[in-house]
Amino acid sequence: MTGTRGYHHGDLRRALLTAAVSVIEESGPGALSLRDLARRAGVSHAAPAHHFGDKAGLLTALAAEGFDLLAEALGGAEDLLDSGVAYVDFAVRHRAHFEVMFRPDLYRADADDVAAARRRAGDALHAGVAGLPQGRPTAEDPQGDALAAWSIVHGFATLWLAGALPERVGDDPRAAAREVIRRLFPEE
Amino acid sequence: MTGTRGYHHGDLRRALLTAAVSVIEESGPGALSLRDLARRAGVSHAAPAHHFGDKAGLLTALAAEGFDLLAEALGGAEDLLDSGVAYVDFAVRHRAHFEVMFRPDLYRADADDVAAARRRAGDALHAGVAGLPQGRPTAEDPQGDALAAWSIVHGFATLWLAGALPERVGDDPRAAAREVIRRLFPEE
DNA sequence: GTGGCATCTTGTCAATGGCAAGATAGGATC
DNA sequence: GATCCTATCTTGCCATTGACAAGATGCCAC
Repeated sequence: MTGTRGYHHGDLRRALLTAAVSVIEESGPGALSLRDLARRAGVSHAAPAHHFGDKAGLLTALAAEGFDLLAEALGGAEDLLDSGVAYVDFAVRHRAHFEVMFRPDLYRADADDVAAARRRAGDALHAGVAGLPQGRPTAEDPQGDALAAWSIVHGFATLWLAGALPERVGDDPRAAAREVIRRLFPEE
Repeated sequence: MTGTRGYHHGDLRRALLTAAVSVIEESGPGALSLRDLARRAGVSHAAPAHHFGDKAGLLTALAAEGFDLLAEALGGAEDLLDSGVAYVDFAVRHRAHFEVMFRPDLYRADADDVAAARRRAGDALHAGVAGLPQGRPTAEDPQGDALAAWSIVHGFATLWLAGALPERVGDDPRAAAREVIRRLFPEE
């Protein structure tokens, strides 16, 4: 499929992004090297520059893709609990994307495609909070609810990925996340 | 003070750590260069290696110092709300330390001094949760409460530092954090 | 004052990011 | 079918960096 034969690669852009995900998942974004990605794809060391300009360009593309994947993952959620679990699940399953997305010093966060994708993900996140029951004590401030919900799932996901959580939390991020989110919205 | 005169620097180790904090606060850990730190301190490019071995060694020292500072900051808190606000306040005021602490791919997280400091910070964090009233619905699982509290303050702090929060949240991290934490433990 | 150790320097090497200039492929146009 | 044209990829190069080795210098104990 990838058509590695011949002078042209076939789909070098995708191959580089995929290789980048592998490297970041194994060793973090700091270990990323354009030349290493080029070697993995079997092309010359300067080939990546054509598709992404520079390293920040590649990570910008990765971040945009990540926000789109996140919006998609959140879109399938039924209620707020589902939505929160989906957020954590996304972070664990797309660890490389997630790590880059929230590290704006690594890429050009003001790029158009990233901003648009980020907005889509933000909308999907707020949609979950809109489904909360109205009798709640903080119902007059749904944006505060959204911020609290985002904070708790983002914090849990980040701590999970950093390996900072104690072993007793277990090895099932979805189940553990559910328990944590329940404490924020117990009436649901 | 720093006694820059003469062959010996005076306190090169401290000077390098301080310079590292400046660089990370401005441009993130990825922009850190041992040679740049050496230039800022007015020493040769190989001087840092004597004190820290390599780049990961310097960041290991920074992480250990960070966990100690965090333990100290949490120690002064009166109740759980105070403790949470102190966590966020620490992250904002010691942004560089915080960013390194939870990025284990940057340093040697299994180093003895880091592990000890991390334990001190964890104890200080759990001490806050122990002060919760007993009649709560989740009182039978204080460790779950601690995990939820840690998640929400860590998430808020991380999102704040990443610049991911909307402008409407304001520019006072302590006040905004208080509102978020209140939603997790409303009865307090 | 002498030996010993911590501290710092100079010199070097491989790897990296980024730029410039050139080569090749695959169409589009005539 | 010949020619142009553009996207794609290559080779070559340079400054910077991290890491290592070997040597120089200052300070302190004895």
